[in-house]
Amino acid sequence: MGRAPCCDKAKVKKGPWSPEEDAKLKSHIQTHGTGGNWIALPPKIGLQRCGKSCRLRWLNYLRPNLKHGGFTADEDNLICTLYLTIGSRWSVIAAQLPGRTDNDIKNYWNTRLKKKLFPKQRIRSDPPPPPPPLLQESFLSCTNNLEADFQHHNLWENSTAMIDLPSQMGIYSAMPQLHTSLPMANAISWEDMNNYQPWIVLDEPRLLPYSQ
DNA sequence: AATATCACCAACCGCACGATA
DNA sequence: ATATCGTGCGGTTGGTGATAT
Repeated sequence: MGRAPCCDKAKVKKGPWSPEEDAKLKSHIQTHGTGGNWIALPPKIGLQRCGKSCRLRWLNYLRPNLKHGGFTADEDNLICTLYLTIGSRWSVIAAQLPGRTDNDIKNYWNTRLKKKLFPKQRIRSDPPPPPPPLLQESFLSCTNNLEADFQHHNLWENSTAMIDLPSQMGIYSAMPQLHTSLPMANAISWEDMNNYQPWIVLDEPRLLPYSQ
């Protein structure tokens, strides 16, 4: 048996919120709170919206002290670092960035940071040198995330994908206080990373395929 | 100028989980 | 023990404006 829908989809409004709807929701929550029940909230205040939609609108746009856009370099670095450490746990990442929402961060990652972190694929004609042992060991913790992103971009299919590891590691060197909190922090120097050629080490460890 | 493509982002969807009846 | 409910989360979609052809 499937799960019952949270509301009658035929009777709720979808799409962008109007200023009037925003005002109703904001005013009610600021004076009465959510009442601990989002589903019951919309009919109570005369909104033809799903409770989940109200919750999202409040959390992402109406609640106080939210920041939109204008991500700083420090925020960029923190998001990238946390993503490489814990993966796409946006709510956890958002908790480290006051005033930012998980949705904002997720969008920002998907539209900008991912491209920055995973630059366009490259084709190499010569075999890369073997990676330093410490590097193999140190990057095991983040390789699952990287692998997932490669798969997401279908980079496995053409076997030409290599990742520009030094440019990724630059995000750490720009933020030493985060660097020290990472598991690999004591195992490898930033000079090593910056001198290192494009490689990515997988769980075995093994190397991504590259074109000959 | 018209059309196609890209980039951005607000919002929706479905699933998992914990609480509760 | 189990069904149901509300909530939170991450993935995805679709609308819109900007840019390229």
